[in-house]
Amino acid sequence: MMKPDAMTTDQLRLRLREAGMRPTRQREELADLLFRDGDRHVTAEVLHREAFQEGIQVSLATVYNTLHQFTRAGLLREVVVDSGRAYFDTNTAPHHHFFNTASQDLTDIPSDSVAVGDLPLPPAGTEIAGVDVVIRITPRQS
Amino acid sequence: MMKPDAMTTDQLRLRLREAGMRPTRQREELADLLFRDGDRHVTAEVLHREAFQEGIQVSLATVYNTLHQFTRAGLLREVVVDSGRAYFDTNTAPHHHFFNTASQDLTDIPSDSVAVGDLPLPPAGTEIAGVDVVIRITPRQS
DNA sequence: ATTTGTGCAAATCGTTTGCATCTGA
DNA sequence: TCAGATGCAAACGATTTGCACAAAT
Repeated sequence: MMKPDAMTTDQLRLRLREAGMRPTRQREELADLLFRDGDRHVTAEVLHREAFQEGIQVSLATVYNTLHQFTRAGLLREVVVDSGRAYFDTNTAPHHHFFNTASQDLTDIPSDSVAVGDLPLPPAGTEIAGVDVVIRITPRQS
Repeated sequence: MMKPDAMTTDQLRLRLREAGMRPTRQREELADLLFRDGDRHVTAEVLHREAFQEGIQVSLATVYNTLHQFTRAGLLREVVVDSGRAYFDTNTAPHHHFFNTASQDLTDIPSDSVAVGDLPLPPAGTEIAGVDVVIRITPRQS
C-alpha cells in the first residue's frame, strides 16, 4: 500500500538528476527514509538520529546539506514554526499546520479545512511568495 | 498625538508590578523605546543596538531577559517568522503579518483584511492556543 | 537586610563552512 | 579522471546561563 506521494527509487533518482544532484548513497538512503512512509515532518537532528538507528552512515552536516538541496529541488518544503529550529515537510503541496508547542510536534491540517479568505494587497513593490498558517495547540488542561 | 496602545510611565510601572517585575531603570527605558511610538517589531539585537544609540546602557543579556519577561507579562507578543531569530511585536491584539524575506522586515496586516474561515478541530487531547498567519513577500521582480 | 535584577563572559544550541578525502559518472 | 559529495572539526550567530556585583523594596 503506497501513499500518493511516495516515489520509487527510479523516480527519485530522476528527480535528483533533474535538480543537478548526483544520486549518492547518502542522498538515496535519506530520501528513502523521508519518502517511503508518506507525509513526514522532520528536523535535521531527528532525521540524523533516525538514520543512525537504521544503520545508515551519514554525518549531521550532510543531513543539513541534503535537506536544503531537497528543498531547493522541490522535494521538501521548509516550515517555520519555531524560532530555534527548522522543520522540513515531505508534503510540498499548499497546506497548513498544527504545531503542538508542548511536544514540538508538527502535523498537517487537511488542506480544505482552513479557508483563508481574500488576501490583503502586499505592500507596494512586493509580491506574495507564500502564505503560512500555523495553529498552535497545547495539551488540553482539564 | 498618541497611538491607542501607547502607555504612560505610570501605567507601565503598574503593569510591571502586576507581573511581579520591579520597575528598574533598564526595564523602564526599554519599555519606553518599545511603546512610545506605536507598533513595533523588534529582534533582541535590533533593540539592543537602538538602546545603545540612544545612550541607554543595557546588556544584550538583559534585553533578552526583558523581552521574555514582557512577553510573559502580556506586553509583547513573540512572532515566529524565521527559524533563526525571534521577533517581538508590541501589538498584542490578534492580527497577522507580512514578512519580507529579502529585507527581513516584519509588518502588521490590518486585522480585518484576512479572514481565516472556520478553524479545523484540533487533534484529540489538545486545544487551540493561537493562530498565526504569515504572508511571505518578496520584492517584485520587473 | 533581603530579595531581585544586571552585566559579563562562558556555555549551549542549531546550523554552516573550510578543507582534506572519497566517489560516481 | 575529476567535478562534485562527504565527513569532520572548527566557526558561527542567536540565545541562555552562572555567578559576582548592584539596585530595589
